[in-house]
Order: sequence, then C-alpha cells, then structure tokens
Amino acid sequence: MAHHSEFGPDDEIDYDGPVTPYRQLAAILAARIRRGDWAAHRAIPSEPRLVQEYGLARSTVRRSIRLLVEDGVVYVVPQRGTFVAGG
Amino acid sequence: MAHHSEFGPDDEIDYDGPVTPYRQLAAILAARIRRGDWAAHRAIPSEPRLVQEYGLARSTVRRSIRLLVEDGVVYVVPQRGTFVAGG
DNA sequence: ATTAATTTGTTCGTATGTATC
DNA sequence: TGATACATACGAACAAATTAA
Repeated sequence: MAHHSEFGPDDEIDYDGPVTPYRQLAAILAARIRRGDWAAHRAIPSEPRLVQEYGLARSTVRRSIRLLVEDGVVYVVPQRGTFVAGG
Repeated sequence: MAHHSEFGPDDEIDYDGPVTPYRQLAAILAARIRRGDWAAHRAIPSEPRLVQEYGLARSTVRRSIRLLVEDGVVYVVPQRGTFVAGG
C-alpha cells in the first residue's frame, strides 16, 4: 500500500482517472517542489523538458504551469524560464 | 440455462420485457463493475460509446448513469467522464 | 556582429468528454 | 433527436527574447 493519498501525485500520468492530466502534473510538480527537488528561485525544467519527461503536449504542460502560478507555487519569466516561488 | 436471476442483467437490451431499458443498462453496467470490467476510479465507457454498444438513445444512457450515481456505483466528473466508485 | 540554440508566448486545427437546450 | 456549448488534450507552426558560440 502506498503512503500517499488516493489521488495524490505519483510520477506517472493516468489518463483514465477522474483527475485531468494537467492537474496531475501540477500536483506532481508541487510535490517535487515541496520535496525540495528545486529550491526557491531555482528554475524548474523547461516546458519541452516536461513534455518529454511526462509525455504530455506542451499546451497541457503550460496549463499545469498556469495553475501553479495561480497558486503562487511558481512564477514565470518570459524567455527565461519558470522558477520556484519563495520567501 | 443461465446462472443469473430471472430479470438479471444480460448483455442485450430487451424491449419487450417488464424492465425499462434504462434500468436494464444500469443493471448491466453494475454487473460488469462487480465482475471487475473496470476497477475503482477507472472510467467506464463514454456516453456515445454506450449508445453505440447497446443501441440506446443518449438520453437513455444518461438516465442509466444517473441511476448508478444515485446508487453510489459510479460518479461523474463534468467534462471528464464517468468513474467507478470505490473505497 | 552573426549565428544558432533555448525558452516562453501565441494561435490554429482536430478530437473527445460531458452539459445543456 | 439534434445542435450547441464548454473543458480538455494533442499536434503543429511561428514569433519574440535571451543566451552562448
């Protein structure tokens, strides 16, 4: 039995589940940030990188990032990258 | 002779019987879920798919699903699909 | 100074779900 | 029954800015 919640972020996208892929990716990235994969004001992987890593379309990846921005988890610098928000 | 109850769910809709088609479909789907065709939190076939598979109108299919929701067998996620309920 | 590579920004088209009328 | 709306996902193309060679 896993030690995370029923719909918690795993590391794989589930297309047949009730949670949309873009929300799954957002949860995954948020979890990785909390876990400390990237520190505050450090860049998370680029959009093409996330596309490759999770097998999603870029438009979907961008939707995830938009969600994370709205939640104050990350911020985007145009033509530069997406960075972990923080104190 | 079949090994299910007298009016139990078959895999075909009987239009001449006493049970309404939408209740038949609901029973069929419930049986398929019990049988393990789809696990908990997995999507069941889409409405258009069920329309095609069972030769029913979409409104009828939706009525079946509503019944299954009321019975706690499945739950619907708007703009996403219908999923098997489960602990 | 040029060029190429990288990264986000934008738009279009197609497909599939459910929701609604 | 049929049509339309809304949300989502994929794919592709191009623009704009930055950075590195």
